[in-house]
Amino acid sequence: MAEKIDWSKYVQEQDTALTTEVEKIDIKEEKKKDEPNKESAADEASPAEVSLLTKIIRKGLVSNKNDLEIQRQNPNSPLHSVKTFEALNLNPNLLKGIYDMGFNAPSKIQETALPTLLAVPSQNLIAQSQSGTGKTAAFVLAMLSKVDSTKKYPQVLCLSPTYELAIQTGEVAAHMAKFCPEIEMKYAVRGEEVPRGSKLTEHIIIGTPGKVMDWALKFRVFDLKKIIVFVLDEADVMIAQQGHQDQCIRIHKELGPACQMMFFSATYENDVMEFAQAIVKNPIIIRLKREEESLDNIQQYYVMCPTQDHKYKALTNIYGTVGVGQAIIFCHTRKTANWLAEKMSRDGHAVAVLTGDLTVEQRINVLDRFRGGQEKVLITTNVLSRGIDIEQVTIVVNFDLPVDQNGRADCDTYLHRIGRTGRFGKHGIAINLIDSSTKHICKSIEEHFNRKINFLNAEDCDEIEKIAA
DNA sequence: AAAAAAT
Repeated sequence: MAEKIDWSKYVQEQDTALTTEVEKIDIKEEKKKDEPNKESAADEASPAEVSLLTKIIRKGLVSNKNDLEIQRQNPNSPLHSVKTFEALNLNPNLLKGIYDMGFNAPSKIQETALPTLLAVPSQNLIAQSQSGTGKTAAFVLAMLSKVDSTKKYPQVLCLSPTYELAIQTGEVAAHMAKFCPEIEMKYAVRGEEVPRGSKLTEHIIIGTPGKVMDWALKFRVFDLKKIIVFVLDEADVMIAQQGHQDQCIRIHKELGPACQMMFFSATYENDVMEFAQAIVKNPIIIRLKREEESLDNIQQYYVMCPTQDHKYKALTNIYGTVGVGQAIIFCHTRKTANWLAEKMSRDGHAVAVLTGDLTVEQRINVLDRFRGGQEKVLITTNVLSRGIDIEQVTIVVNFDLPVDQNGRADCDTYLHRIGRTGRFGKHGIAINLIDSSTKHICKSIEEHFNRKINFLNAEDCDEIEKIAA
């Protein structure tokens, strides 16, 4: 993720890659072959043009007045905020769904983002807001409002980086649409199948990149050109992370020129934001300043653990203090996660483990059990670092600190991980287990966010309990 | 290193 993106080069590479792919697939549909490609090629600004445009915007239109930093590229576009959901003129059944979810008034990001998301004519948005501040509900509301349920084909596409997050977003959408039974949804994730040659009739597709690409570009069970709203959740990781980037950009490039883009994340590295601006036309941008990125309601600690045994001991002490809450423990590898889970289970601690080497059935099972409180502790990898919303999680433990391929601190992943607690203003605790070789990583995370990470003695259970209380 | 697509 920390890799520099040479996106100008990337955009060109994608062009040729896409062309060959389309030709291969469309071999029998000769007549259509040339048109769409010509269109998109002519439509696309050259990298130099985009770069220039981006620079102008960044120089000229940054406002520092509010704690949300908003860049306005199109002077005619609406940029006001709403204090109530009523002010949005929603379908009454949708409004009913929102209140049924327990929302009373829009959160800060919802106040600012919703007028833009619902604007007519449609307006692109790149938004940043801290974890647990209501981004999902914001774009789900927009997704549901923009659908024309009389048209029986997919019009809204939402991409998530993981299976779990796609399902969670779908569940939020299902709840919000509780009184709008005419709106239909389809998951495009592992384990879902569509008969070959058939066409999807659902209005909304929520999925992960691989399956969406399969369905849209290989089997053609729906038409990306007919998508009017494209949501990219965890957008920074989707456009910048090796493995997701390729698939997402490919899908993105097949969308029609009028498709509304909604990009959301809690983090955007500078060059990732630049890339996002290069692929989203005339966006309204909501961006946080560095000092606002981290949440003050999450207290951060580190524990010195000279050996793996010390780490384990510290963890069992923490385990004893979880109380009514729940804890998520992050490991760097699946192997460590599985090893740790097995060791804790053998020692009589009830723990759940979730990694990418489980089947999708197992994954949903484990998460459902944890959501239901069947286990107090969940051991996992970065698969659950982003987006997962479980209110009862009071403690996040980094058994291993998040690092990038070069072994340097992965500050964005750190922020996302600790953001699994402290949802919607609640208190949360993050505990980092470190040794002399990883202390500098902890230090650079501390400096990056300018937020104190305090020393904690893991033997002092009273201390931990006091914090947890 | 992990994730996402089946194979």
